[in-house]
Amino acid sequence: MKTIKDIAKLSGYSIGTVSRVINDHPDVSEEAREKILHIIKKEGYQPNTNARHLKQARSSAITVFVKGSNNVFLNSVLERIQGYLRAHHEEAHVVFLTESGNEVEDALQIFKERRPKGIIFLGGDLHNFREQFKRITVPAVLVSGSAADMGFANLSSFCTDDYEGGKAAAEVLIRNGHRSIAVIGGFISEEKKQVSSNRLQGAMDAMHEHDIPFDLDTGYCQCMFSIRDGYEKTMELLSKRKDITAVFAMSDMIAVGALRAIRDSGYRVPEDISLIGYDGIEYTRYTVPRIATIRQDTDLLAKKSVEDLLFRISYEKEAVHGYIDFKVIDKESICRIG
Amino acid sequence: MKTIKDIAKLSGYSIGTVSRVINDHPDVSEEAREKILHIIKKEGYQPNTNARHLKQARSSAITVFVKGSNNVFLNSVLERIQGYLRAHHEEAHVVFLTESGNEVEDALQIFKERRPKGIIFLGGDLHNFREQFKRITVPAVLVSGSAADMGFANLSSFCTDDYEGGKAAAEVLIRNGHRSIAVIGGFISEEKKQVSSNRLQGAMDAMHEHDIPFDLDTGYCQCMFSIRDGYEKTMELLSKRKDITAVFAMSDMIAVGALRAIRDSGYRVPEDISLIGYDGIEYTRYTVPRIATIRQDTDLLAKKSVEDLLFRISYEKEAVHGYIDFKVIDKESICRIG
DNA sequence: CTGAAAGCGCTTACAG
DNA sequence: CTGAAAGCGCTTACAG
Repeated sequence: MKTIKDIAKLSGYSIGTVSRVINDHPDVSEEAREKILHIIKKEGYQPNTNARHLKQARSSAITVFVKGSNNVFLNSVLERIQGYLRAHHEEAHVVFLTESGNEVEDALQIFKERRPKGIIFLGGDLHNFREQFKRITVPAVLVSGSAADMGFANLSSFCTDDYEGGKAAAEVLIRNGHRSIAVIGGFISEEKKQVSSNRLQGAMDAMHEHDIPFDLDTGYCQCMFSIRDGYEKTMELLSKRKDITAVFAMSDMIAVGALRAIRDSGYRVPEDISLIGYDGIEYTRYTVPRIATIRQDTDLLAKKSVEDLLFRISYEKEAVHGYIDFKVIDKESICRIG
Repeated sequence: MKTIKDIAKLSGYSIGTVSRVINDHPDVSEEAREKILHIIKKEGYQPNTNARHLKQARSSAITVFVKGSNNVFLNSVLERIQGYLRAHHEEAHVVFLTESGNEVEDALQIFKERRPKGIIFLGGDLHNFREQFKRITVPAVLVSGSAADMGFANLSSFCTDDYEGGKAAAEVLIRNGHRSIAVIGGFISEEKKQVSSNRLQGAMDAMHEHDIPFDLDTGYCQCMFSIRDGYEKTMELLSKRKDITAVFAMSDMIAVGALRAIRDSGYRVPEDISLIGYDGIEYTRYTVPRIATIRQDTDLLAKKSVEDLLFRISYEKEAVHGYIDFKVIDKESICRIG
């Protein structure tokens, strides 16, 4: 492998000048720049990243933590984030965690070890952030979940307004005459403002406003954000509650499992039971029937997150918290009753 | 941030000894080891990875290239690879490429820049390997695709026997009386032995053995490995060929799109048209109807790949090429006719 | 078993 | 505009 020394020798300049050319410093003569650039290209020289980062005492990479490697929604945000980072010539380092892993603890480890210049969290448990995030000192962004209440100066967040999203989902069902609605979603902890808590609260408020009875114990089903668990929890639910006419699943993955479970329980979608999901992943457009959903704008989530992060890496600036609009996609999986 | 110097000072030993403790070298007294370990823990010291790698002139990371970030099959292999690497305390660096990107070119770039000690390719075009792989000098593994014929001493490969898999898929359809079969899959290039070419050849040979006519021009449909393209190409196909009674899709993603397309073309699955996919992704177990498929053993693919790679990183050894058994999953999407 | 020292490949004040 | 030199935080022969 060629090193900066070889390039210096070949070009007749010192390694200092070569370094300046590599890093686009202004104080280099046009002549030197051209000559050195030419040799770099000819020799296929690539600066050693480890050495660069060692000197700079930090890596130039941005680490992205993805909570749940099977989460299709987060994966599609990830794909776009990678695209935007690449467009800005930034290097991305992706780490996948299980849905139950502690992303902040892992981030801390990586932070100390690899010194990324910025961190993006795709999904995250606010509780973990409250406990440990303070030890992370580089700019970071939480996607899908609001960190507004935590007040970390270096943690921005972008997400859909989950309360309104949950409310909108329930309203679609209510508008179609449903009064016996079950909700399937994530873990509801004491920690308020979690994604699932917000969506549930929105749905409950919508039902309340329309005088629709809803009992948490029998009407809410806790579930992992996976197809399989969506299937199993829906099977259980339907075996107990024979009166259900509509299901709101807090993720499309859950909804896909629920769709099959409803059928395996002997019901038709939507004739017997209507179904609405959340996220707007591609699958929902190809199931039979297509699944109604609350579509999150993955592209905008990705774009805003990357832009904010890079901006804050370059300029000291306060973290911001933004809501990205969602869209109600009313599909074949919903049937008017009553 | 604490450095090795701080730990040396605090412990009363030299940085050399501290380094030996960190790297588990044998020549350290038990006393020194304990004392140093204790201080490292107490101070929360983390060695600087950049500095370590700089000295070692290579990174300790293993880079994984995933061709097609939306490819659910490759993602599930990736998930398991990450698990195995983690179990071996190896750091993984994941890079996603578009389906049409050149993974070897990107690998070359990363190889020169970050010096991974090993590379895993999830998916890959043999043509790219033939052209450029020779410049990569660390152990590597190609998953899903056989590199046996290329004879690179540092490139192992593990995959399903795609020829036999394709043949098995066609035979399921043939056994059920189908004689008018369409095949939908990837790009068929002059480069033989590609994944799609192999599956197609297997299917064609099966048909040939049973005297079933098959015309490449009208019977084979070229398609990206995505739901959307599976949908669109199947719509086109069915608008032209009214006689089709069975479809073999070379990936479950394609099959999922095809399932919806068949229905949107006015046919039922499986009463009018039978369908079989390839890969065995989770989703095929939850569609309506469930989709028959050739299930690849993602766990074993991941396990063998990681073990072989780590073995060859530690001991100079020739690359190996292995086939992993597949399993025919005969599901509701197939109907007996004739 | 331990320490002192060289050196990995870069960047960046500091001089000129 | 350019060069010589210090130093980033480690690892690893080399001596002892």
